[in-house]
Amino acid sequence: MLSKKTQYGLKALGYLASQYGKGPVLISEIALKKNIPIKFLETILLLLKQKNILDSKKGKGGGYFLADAPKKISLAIALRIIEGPIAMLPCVSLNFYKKCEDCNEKVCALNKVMAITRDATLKILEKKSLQDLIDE
Amino acid sequence: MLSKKTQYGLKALGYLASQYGKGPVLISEIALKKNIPIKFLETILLLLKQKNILDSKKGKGGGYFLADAPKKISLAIALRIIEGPIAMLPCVSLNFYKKCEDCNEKVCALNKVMAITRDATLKILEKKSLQDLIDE
DNA sequence: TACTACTCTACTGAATAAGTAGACTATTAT
DNA sequence: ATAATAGTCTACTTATTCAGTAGAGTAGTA
Repeated sequence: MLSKKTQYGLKALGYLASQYGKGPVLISEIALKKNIPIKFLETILLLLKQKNILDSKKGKGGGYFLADAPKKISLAIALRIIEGPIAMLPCVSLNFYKKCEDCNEKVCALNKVMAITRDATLKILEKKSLQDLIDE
Repeated sequence: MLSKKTQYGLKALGYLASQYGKGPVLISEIALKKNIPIKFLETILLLLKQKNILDSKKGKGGGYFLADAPKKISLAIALRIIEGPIAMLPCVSLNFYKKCEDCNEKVCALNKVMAITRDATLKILEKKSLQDLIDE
């Protein structure tokens, strides 16, 4: 299950996608519209900025905005930043790979099944973008 | 990511699948072959028994064994018992559904994307069985 | 009846999740 | 210049889950 942090992050990105091109959006506006605790949201947006998904402007008339067009940012990218690995096991993660102790991946059946699952998930999350997070 | 508990559980089920039809298997044997802390493994096997995936025999010559043929037990079933929900969000879980607060699912774009992801994952996990957890 | 092996309750330490508080810094409008 | 605004950053806190352990109890078998 995704953490609350990730849910909030994706909701916020969806809102920013819907406002793309309209200039900076206040944290407080995002928090209000998406029912997210504002201080918690701050830390999430800051993280996304540090990872170059978002950009911001300080001072009056400031706020956060997408660093690129919604279509250009995949959900896989966003998820990896906020939540971490997409795969179900470290030994099948592409971006957060970690070898299993005492387990030969060449022979491990669990590894094979989880790699297949990862591929199916990734196929979707890499195709879908922030554009797809805009509520109808 | 799956918890260690789930990893251990699936490994153990894979081993029991490989020994299916050969009578009860000692917890200590599973623990040894799969490098699982024995006391931790006990609790996992007990859970699986309570959920009717496993059966056991006490006393000398006792141990754990699959309650049904490996082919008959899907990974989706096993995962739901040990790990919990397969979906990424409660509001798209089929077996652990929980409504989002302040969020209309009819309109929520995140909900739609996650439902698609869930379907892709489930398509695999429901087709794969404990048979597929037997190491080559 | 002794031995074996599963059953169950209770506990522990460490890590992560979820969120809060408050000081600080940069920008803009007046 | 200087308020007022709005993001930045550090440092907590509290609760829950994770991962694992200890030990007594119960049931079945030779």
